[in-house]
Amino acid sequence: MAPDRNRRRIPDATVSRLPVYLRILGEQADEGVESISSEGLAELAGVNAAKVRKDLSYLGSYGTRGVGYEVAYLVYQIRRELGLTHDWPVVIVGAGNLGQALAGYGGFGERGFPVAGIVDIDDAKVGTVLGGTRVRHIDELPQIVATRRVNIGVVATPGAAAQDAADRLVKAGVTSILNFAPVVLSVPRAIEVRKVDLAVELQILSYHEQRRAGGAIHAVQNGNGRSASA
Amino acid sequence: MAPDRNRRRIPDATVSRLPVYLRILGEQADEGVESISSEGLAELAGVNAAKVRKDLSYLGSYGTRGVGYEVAYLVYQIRRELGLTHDWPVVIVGAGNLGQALAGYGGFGERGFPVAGIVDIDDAKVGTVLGGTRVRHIDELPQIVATRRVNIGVVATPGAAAQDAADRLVKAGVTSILNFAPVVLSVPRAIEVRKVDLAVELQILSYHEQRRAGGAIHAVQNGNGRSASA
DNA sequence: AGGCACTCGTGCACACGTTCACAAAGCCAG
DNA sequence: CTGGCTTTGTGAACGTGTGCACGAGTGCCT
Ligand SMILES: NC(=O)c1ccc[n+]([C@@H]2O[C@H](COP(=O)([O-])OP(=O)(O)OC[C@H]3O[C@@H](n4cnc5c(N)ncnc54)[C@H](O)[C@@H]3O)[C@@H](O)[C@H]2O)c1
Ligand SMILES: NC(=O)c1ccc[n+]([C@@H]2O[C@H](COP(=O)([O-])OP(=O)(O)OC[C@H]3O[C@@H](n4cnc5c(N)ncnc54)[C@H](O)[C@@H]3O)[C@@H](O)[C@H]2O)c1
Repeated sequence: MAPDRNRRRIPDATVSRLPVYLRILGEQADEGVESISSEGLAELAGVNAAKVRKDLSYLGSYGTRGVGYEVAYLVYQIRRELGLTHDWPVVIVGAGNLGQALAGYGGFGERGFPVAGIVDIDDAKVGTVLGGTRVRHIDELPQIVATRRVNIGVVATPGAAAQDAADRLVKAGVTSILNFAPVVLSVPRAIEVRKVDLAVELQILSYHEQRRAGGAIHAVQNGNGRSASA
Repeated sequence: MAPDRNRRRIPDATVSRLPVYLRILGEQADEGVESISSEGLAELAGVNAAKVRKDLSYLGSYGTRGVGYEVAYLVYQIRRELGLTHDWPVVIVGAGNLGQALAGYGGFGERGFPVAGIVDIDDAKVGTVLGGTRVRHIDELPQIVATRRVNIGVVATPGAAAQDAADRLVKAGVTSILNFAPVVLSVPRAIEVRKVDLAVELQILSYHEQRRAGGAIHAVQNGNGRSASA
């Protein structure tokens, strides 16, 4: 669209924080806040103010010195940068415990990721309705992806079936995958995969608990020194 | 226990990969594999072999040059380092869509994180049984945490209630929190918080999709050049 | 109009993480 | 016992991310 801008590459760390800023800015906008400083935003996001400024500077110079950032405009710019100016329909593979929770979760569509379809390999699941969407057979996946122009797939099958699910998604034309199965997926280089692994998160917490117990017990629970943490 | 060793601090990046190695090693052990090289493990984990060696070197020198690592022994060492030598009961706050999926998910207890209890503020939910556990009222949280010696809490309430849930968990004595609500929790410094945010993950994928579309269309789907990605 | 208070944008130094490259160490064959 | 092959463990170079510090704009008040 614009003549020249656009070949900036935004650091991964920044990309992962932009959605957080975006949500906070949206909340602020709802509360009628029109302008916010990097310090204010940093406080709400639980990060350093300099980091906020540097992150936002990758989008361009959209702040006003001495004043701060105009909330509505910043929301617009972040949304544009994240590609949230239009919806991204997603397809969910696996209609078990997790697939049902995801399908029944409204916040999905609200945030621009409507569920274009849910598929399962189990005929017993096919035909049931979850969150307003009927479960279809996995053989219909290519058709769903094609007709609904789906780019993002969600893998919510058991680990043993996750690679198969990913293969089918890729073959159907999906280019980004969100994987909930505790498995390292093997996909073509061009496909973007992100993994959400419950067990890993819990084990990281376990590590810190164990370490806490092992160290000297100067665990003086400082009950009010609060710190925001992402 | 041992006299001196133990005041090594393991880098965060390494801690977050150890659970992945652990799962893979477990699978290998089940298949009867007794020994594995850093290269083999790296392949399965989708990372660089040097990284595997450096990660494992933080645990000590448990490999044998010219041979590799003994799978069973390595499993033992990683489990010990992660504090997985005993169970860590968890308590889930919020018995909605997500809380139900978590409770109904067996892989939780299997991996050493049995569900010690689920609580909700809604009387309509209290008393129902999920995955073998009866939902109890949130006022019983302190008692559950105390009697079951729970250190880890899971927040699965709507965003608006997440801070309240976290406050109650902290007050009850929990020291680690896994937060599924799209909210930055404010907790005492001593409390470890990890966040799993669906919307953030999807928006990161969206960013890459958008970028893909914006760039020159040399998206020559190289259909076989496969790469494992965590 | 001038000065002042405020906040952005960014150069720089430092910390952390990744990858390469190679010596040291172990195994095995002859 | 020696030589050759394999694979670890780690120093060093490089890349990425973080946070400070401060110059440079901007708005407001007098
Ligand atoms: N439920 C949770 O809270 C939870 C938490 C963390 C991780 N996970 C992970 O999420 C995944 C799903 O968990 P779940 O509890 O929903 O499991 P589930 O067994 O309840 O559901 C899995 C569904 O996938 C379907 N399926 C199996 N093979 C398939 C295939 N090849 N193609 C399409 N569909 C297929 C099954 O028919 C079933 O309906 C698992 O990998 C699990 O480890 C789940
Ligand atoms: N369902 C999903 O797939 C999904 C996906 C991503 C994120 N999330 C997030 O997970 C959280 C839960 O989602 P959900 O779909 O289960 O919501 P839900 O509305 O189905 O369930 C929330 C539950 O929390 C209970 N609750 C409310 N306030 C409480 C309080 N103060 N103390 C204790 N319990 C309280 C409610 O009674 C309800 O049972 C939300 O923050 C949501 O954004 C859910």
